[in-house]
Amino acid sequence: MKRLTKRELRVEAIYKAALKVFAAYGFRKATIEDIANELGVGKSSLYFYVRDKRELYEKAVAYGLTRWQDKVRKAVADEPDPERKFVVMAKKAYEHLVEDQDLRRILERDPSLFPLDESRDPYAHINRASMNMIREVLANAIDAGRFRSVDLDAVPQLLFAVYVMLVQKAYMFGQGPLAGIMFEDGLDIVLDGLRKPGR
Amino acid sequence: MKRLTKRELRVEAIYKAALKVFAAYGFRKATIEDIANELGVGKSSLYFYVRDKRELYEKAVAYGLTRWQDKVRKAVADEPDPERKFVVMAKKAYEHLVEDQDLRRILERDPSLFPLDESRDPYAHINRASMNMIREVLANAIDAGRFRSVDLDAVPQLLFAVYVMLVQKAYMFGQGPLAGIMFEDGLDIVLDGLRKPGR
DNA sequence: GAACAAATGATCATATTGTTCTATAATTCG
DNA sequence: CGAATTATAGAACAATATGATCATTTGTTC
Repeated sequence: MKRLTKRELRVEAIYKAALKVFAAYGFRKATIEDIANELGVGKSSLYFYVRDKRELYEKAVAYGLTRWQDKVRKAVADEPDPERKFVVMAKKAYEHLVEDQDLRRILERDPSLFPLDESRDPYAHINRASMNMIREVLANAIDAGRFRSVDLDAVPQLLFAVYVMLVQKAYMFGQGPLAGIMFEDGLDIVLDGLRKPGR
Repeated sequence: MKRLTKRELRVEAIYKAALKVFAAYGFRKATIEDIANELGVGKSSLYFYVRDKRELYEKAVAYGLTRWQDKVRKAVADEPDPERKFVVMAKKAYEHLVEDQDLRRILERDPSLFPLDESRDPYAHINRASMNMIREVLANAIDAGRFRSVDLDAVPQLLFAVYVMLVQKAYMFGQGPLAGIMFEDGLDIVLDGLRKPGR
């Protein structure tokens, strides 16, 4: 396992508290004091870690997104089969969001997290890394002759865009029991589209 | 059916919007402007209907509680059998809260809605009416020889208090599938306790 | 078209909130 | 230990948000 310094642990706790409060109230209604109270600390103390409210939000969200991404990346790395890598990637990404309700609610609330144009958003490198992961998984399965050859620039972007849209429109995470089924169905469709014919 | 004047319809719409916003944000974080926006109206317009924010809250909550109570009362009136009246009362009260998530969230948030002491709270007469309804249903079933004779002052208060506690502690409405089962079980226990032995 | 009902936008006082600053407390490290 | 650094607290302040008022306009009723 990885060793975290005291400082890193504290910063994590702060980001988690911030995510919880921002998820519950949204950026506007959430106050620095809410987050400070969540941590049992004076509000001025937070400015030791962060320049202002906006930066606290962005760093906390970046932390949440990175955790999500890391979890998926590790699961993908543990799976040897190229086609199953793709399935694992999709499933882990879904599973994590089901569990992490704070991150989920923030993604639902904040459409600017995945801007269509990449111009100067704070999460650009995280999103680019997600796209790269998708691209690598696809390339791997294509090399192995499992997926047909697709445009490795356009398709990862498309897949990512569809995924994000599902999250934001809350189709995926409605309270009904259809949520899981819809996800499985969608994954099947995408898999069929990618699979190399005649296998 | 009942005919409502334009004015009454407008007032209803305002209370519903208010309940929605207060339920989502709580009294403190909810603003008059939020509610006005929900209605697509300037915030000053609301002061035509209401003296201040607190009064808007109290009237909206009173409206929600009254609707809840009326629904239960009608269902009870439609059921002829004395013992089943009691069952219907409990079930309808439960059902309505499952459906009306705004009212439910407000009850969860605001413990002062059912003060243990009756001294000067705005909902005293509504709560008293609830207690009276319980008392009448009990008296009816006792007269018919279905329930054993119980203290008609203490028991309605107790039942009401238990019910309110369940709501506020959210035992009843947790997200798990146990919610409904727990309610049925609790109702059975109470029914057993009330039923006249030897029937 | 007079009389009333309803909504608006500007305005203002107050409360809330984000942020800064200085003083303490706690911890690290030589 | 004691100095240096890290972390927090609390007071203070400026900017903003918010609740509330009011004069005016728009819409409706009869």
